Amino acid sequence: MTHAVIPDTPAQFGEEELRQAMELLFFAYRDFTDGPDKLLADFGFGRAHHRVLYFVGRHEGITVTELLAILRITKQSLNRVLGQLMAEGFIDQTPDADDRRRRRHALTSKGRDLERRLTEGQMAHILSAYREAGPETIAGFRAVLRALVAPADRDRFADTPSL
Amino acid sequence: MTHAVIPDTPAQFGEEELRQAMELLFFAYRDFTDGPDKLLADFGFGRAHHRVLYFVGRHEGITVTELLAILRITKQSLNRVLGQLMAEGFIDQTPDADDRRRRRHALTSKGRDLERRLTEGQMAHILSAYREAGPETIAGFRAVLRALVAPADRDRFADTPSL
DNA sequence: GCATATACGTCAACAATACTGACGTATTTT
DNA sequence: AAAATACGTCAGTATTGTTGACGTATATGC
Repeated sequence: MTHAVIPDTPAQFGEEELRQAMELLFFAYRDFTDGPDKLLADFGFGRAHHRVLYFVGRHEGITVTELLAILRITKQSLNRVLGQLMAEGFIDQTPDADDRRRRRHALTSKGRDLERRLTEGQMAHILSAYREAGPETIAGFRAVLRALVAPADRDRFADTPSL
Repeated sequence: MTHAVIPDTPAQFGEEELRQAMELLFFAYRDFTDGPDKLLADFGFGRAHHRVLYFVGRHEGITVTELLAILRITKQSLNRVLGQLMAEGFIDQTPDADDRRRRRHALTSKGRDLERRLTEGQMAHILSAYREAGPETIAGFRAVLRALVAPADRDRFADTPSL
């Protein structure tokens, strides 16, 4: 007796299904990102600033090299926005104690305020989708998205053991 | 006997879970989109061209207004890329039979070729994630992403009835 | 038939975000 | 002492997006 529940659809993802998945990513991302824009505009910032603010807040003490690995942009691009955020007092920088070439970054309280205001709307958006889709869908959501992420960054997310 | 399997976590999505969901979207989208860039560069095109090519291919006969609603960009932005794609013979345009103000767009065979080459890599990426995550995760993936999409565009995707 | 609305195109100026390439400095490692 | 690493910066460019203002063709409502 094979106990498994016909798990396979034996290579059976057709083009239509794959295109729908691509479009879901496109539309979901489009609608996920268009929230904070108005608030950002008040500060003369854009999405790039939000990303930096977010990841500095998320990983206190993060270095430039680590930010570059996450954002996958050039040092010059990062430096423009990071420089502005520091110049305007949203982020500060201190040399690492052990290796003074490295600079550790953290949000100031002003930075934390802005980060929170920006992120709140997006969290509400996710929460509403979670509620609407139902709790039993979340493991699948996480599992597929995690598998879409390059291996180097997967460890950021717990492996969903099963369903 | 309550037959349900403790479905609820009664409003119990903490900030950590929501932040992970946001980051999953960020990383997954980052890695989903960075495929076709080299090929596009060979033609002097960018991602905007890919999106137009994609949706014209997907919805043969699509009008400018419909494209604008999907892409959520300005007419001027769209026209730049759409104009290039038409000028270089990837898309063609014919007036609608009933309402000659509308222009219906379709891929030429040259356009179909390029669209396919661009999309193939992305479909392979999704397929590999589907395989890795397992077939039982797909309904959840679709349900949450669909709930993230603005109501106006949800009808593009079949409602996943349950799990 | 005439006024109005719709669909599309276009000119011009500008801003955000990314890129390449070349250098320079401070610090750590070998 | 030499080489590698971490970070910053100057200069030039491309893509993709924006606002605002007009113009034309076609369709619709009265």
